[in-house]
Amino acid sequence: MSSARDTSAMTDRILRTADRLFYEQGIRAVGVDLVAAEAGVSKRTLYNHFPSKDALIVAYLQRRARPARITDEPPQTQILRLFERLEAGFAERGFHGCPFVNAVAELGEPTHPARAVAKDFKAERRAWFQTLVERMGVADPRMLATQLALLLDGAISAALVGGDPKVARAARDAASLLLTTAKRRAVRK
Amino acid sequence: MSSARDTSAMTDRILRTADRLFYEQGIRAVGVDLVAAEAGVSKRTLYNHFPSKDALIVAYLQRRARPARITDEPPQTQILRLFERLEAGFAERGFHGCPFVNAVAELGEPTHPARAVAKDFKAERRAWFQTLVERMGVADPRMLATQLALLLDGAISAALVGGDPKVARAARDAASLLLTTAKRRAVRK
DNA sequence: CGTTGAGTAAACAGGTCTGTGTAGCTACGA
DNA sequence: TCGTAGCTACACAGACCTGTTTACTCAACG
Repeated sequence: MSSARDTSAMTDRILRTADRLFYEQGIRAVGVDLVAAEAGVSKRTLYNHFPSKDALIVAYLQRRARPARITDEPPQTQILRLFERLEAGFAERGFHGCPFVNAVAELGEPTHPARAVAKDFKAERRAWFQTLVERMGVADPRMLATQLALLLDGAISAALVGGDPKVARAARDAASLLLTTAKRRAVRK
Repeated sequence: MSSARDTSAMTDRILRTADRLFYEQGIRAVGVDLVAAEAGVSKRTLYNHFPSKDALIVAYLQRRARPARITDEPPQTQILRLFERLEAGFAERGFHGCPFVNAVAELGEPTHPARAVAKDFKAERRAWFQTLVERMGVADPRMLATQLALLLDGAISAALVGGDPKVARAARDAASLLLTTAKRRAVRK
């Protein structure tokens, strides 16, 4: 059972609060005091669970970096479904762009450990695309995976700045075109 | 002649300094004191030229928002050249992503005037794409322009986080494919 | 039943931030 | 030549930041 004193539950509560505040208001805009107060936790407790704000930032990004799953469905289905789900996400109240891009933008120092977390996540997602398009037998899966990742990141940026969730459809259609073209070439080869 | 007392020259010096610091280190990471010191100007003078840091931020973004030009060259040439020039820009030492996306990410408040500047710039660049693809007589110029803008924004984000300027080539190739496909359909119609 | 681990509240240290106030210097125009 | 606009230097107010310290409370466990 997880009692009120459960350490991991406390950590999770702090982390979920930090996630919401960091993501919606920006990492630098949110102080440690606010995170502790919103989590209903004393500042001392927060510092007992995370040695510094930087460590909290890294944990926040790591928590966001859950890898996507690969199923037995057709690759095109899985990829296009990702794009189709974007629009609803963009329309959510708390949507504020890509947390990894935002973190890199906010943290000027190139040595900040958060940058590595962001880079790894983007690489992992690109690998997810690549694994799927490899199953399609396309000519250049690395290139196609990169291009699909570009469309995804571009849609997120455009939705953040432009505020119109419908850009997701343009991204989906472009992805569909890229996939169809690559597939046709693969079949004909 | 522009003397040392020339007001507009002073404004420009402050603004160029703010541009470099805000862009490379982040808006929130750079204080007004630093901008004044690096510009070789007293803080009092800075505040005589810009009423607040927010005003300086807005001026910084407005200065970045120079509209792209349209020439008589073939639309495809102009568009692809934009993508081809990306790689060199990504490889520059000071490259730090899209200043407009970064600003929106850093400034949590949705009412900040910088957001409007960013939104206008993105809309203007999308319009640049649209004007060009309309000349090609494609079926859906609005959609195609949005998709090209997505590829551009995606490439910038990917280059920022991933640190590899070569993503520009993937973006260029995807743009080329979108353009070619749309053109073929336009010709056949 | 007492020790202990983990929490709370609140003050504090030392730094940085935006923005203002004060006092004096300097170059230019009438 | 004198006034003044615009600059400099510097101190300051007041807020906020990260991180620590102090003193206290409370529940679990041997």
